[in-house]
Amino acid sequence: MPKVTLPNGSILEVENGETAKQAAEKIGPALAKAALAAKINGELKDLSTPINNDVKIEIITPKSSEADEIMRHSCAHIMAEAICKIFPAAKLVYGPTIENGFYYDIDLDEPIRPDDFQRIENEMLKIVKADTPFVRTEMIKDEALKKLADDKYKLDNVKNADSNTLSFYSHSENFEDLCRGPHVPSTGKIGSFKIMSVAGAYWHGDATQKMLQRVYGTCWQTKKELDAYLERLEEAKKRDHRLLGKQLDLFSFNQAGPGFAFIHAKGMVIWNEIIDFWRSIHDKYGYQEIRTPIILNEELWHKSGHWDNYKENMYFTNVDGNNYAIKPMNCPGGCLVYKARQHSYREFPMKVAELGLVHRHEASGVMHGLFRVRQFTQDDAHIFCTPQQIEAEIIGVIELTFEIYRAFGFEDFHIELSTKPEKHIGSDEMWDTATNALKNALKQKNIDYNINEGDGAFYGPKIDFHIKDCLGRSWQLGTIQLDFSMPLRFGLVYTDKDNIEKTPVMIHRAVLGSFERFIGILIEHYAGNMPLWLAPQQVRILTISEKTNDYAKAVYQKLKDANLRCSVDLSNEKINAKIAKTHGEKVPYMLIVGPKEAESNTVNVRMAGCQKTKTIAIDEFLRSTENKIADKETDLQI
RNA sequence: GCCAACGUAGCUCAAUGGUAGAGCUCUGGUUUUGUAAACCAGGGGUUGACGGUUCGAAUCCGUCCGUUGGCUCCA
Repeated sequence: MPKVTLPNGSILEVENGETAKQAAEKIGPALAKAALAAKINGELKDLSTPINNDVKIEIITPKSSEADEIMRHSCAHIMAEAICKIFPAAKLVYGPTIENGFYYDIDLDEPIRPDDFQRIENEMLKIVKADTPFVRTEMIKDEALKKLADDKYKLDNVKNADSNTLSFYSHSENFEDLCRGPHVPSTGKIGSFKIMSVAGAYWHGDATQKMLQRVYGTCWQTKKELDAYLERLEEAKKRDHRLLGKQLDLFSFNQAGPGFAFIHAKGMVIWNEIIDFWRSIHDKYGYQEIRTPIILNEELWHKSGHWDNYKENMYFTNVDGNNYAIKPMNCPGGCLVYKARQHSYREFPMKVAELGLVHRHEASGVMHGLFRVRQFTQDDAHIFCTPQQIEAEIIGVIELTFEIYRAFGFEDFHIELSTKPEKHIGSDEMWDTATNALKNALKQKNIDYNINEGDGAFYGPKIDFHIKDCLGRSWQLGTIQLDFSMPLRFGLVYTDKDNIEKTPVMIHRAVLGSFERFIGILIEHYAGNMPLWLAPQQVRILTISEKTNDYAKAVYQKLKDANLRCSVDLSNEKINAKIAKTHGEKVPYMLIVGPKEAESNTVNVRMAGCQKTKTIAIDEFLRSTENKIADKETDLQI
């Protein structure tokens, strides 16, 4: 009799061939009722899996961390059946689970529209109500190939499977799908679900292949969890920088220039504050700053390799009969500045920063607020150094990067290392050396990272810093790219100790990546409530009535003299209206002044996000804000 | 670039083939206000653009532009 070891270490004996479900029944009827699947020797299996040997078993219930994924996968099958029933011409391709849900790729010429979601959901409900069992059938690869001979997509899936035994799952007479499993025991075990959206998706993620229809859904154990998830999405949407940018008058877009942001006066305040901070940090780390032209002769871009590798993304123009390009990157200009005079090893490492405005012609469908634009300002820098200095310099950049991110309250980001792409310049040996240098630096700093094979820049491997937006989409901020090629192409040299001219190594790096994107991420990170040092308006003075206008003006002048960004609301409104309006503009401090305050030379301070007010002397308020701004404090409490 | 949806006043949204409307914002006035929106009046539109169907189009059809959600691509 097989011995079954349970998670608590106890041993259960079962008859040979008894299923995981039967084992669960022996443990307890409540457990058996809740059971969705079983983890047998660490592998997730169906409850119907027979037990023939001594095994370790853990019964998966809705409370288990693995439960959602199994249920969502089963839900994808149920949705697939519902879609096939409504659209008999639908051919199923691939239906995995994803974070918070699942999708199914479907080949169908007739478009599935949002209007169809309700009908699909209704069909799904019928399937769930029928509570029919998920039945697994196994066969060897050859058999499966024969069975699926006229199904191009499933055949492809079988060919890509690494196991020689394949399985099919059926949960009703008319539906069967190739699938590894496991699944919940029956369709009734599905919780609350909702079809979210439909979008095009290329087969195999390859733009040359047919575009399929990808239907996205979400599924949760209970209605309550589903509602909470939908509520979370709604809340996240309120943080969307595109919405807040409009509401707070920070920036806008116009049909006149798709992908080109118009930064408004209030947005510019944030922009300039970031630049001031950025400059001070770069000065501390020994950087110089330069500025190079936006339009440069096309010849330069042939030399740099951009013509061959980046032409599709570049804008071109013609000046006096000569061809010019709008720069998509700052490096060639930086190389020309380097070449403007001779250099010695004594200058190295030479760190040259540039807030460079670059233009990249992105595909129309990828534009996204400030996160993906066609014109942006990179906080670029190029470090020229000797091969021996590479690792230390990369470590230096990582330290600088973390110092800047922390100042903005970012702790949660992930790092990726990208290696040699198909389209590249430079020898394999160069690429190996460069990639190893990056790996060593990360190892020395004890930093976890993912590897993106073949995702590097055409001139060298790179480390990227990524962060997530309010809806969980990941965006790249900083990047460190090693480059042995560009200095060669531009004939950059330095004179070494031995009086021989040698080629320097060039490290490209950006910390914020793009000012536009970074400001967008800041808006979402703070939900529009900028910390005091970044807030476009730091203080607004609100009068109770006209009677205190003069006092309010005097307070305003005092704050202005202290370099606070402030305004005064003398409008003919009630104080409640003034507060509500100022609140909507997310101004950190409101100073309310009426006869009481005017008499005692004080202000009544109302802090954003706090109903309680505090009456203090003007000088005390100034001292407090001065400190908070200097320390980049996010807590407004005085 | 590809698939789908959407585009009405500065903003958020109504109007399903028959006179384009509301709230907020804005302007003028009344009120002189004590902690999240007082009252009255007024201004504001070639309904994204162009073409078509129709006696008549915001509404139906076509093309283009833009936006949104994805895919491919990328900071």
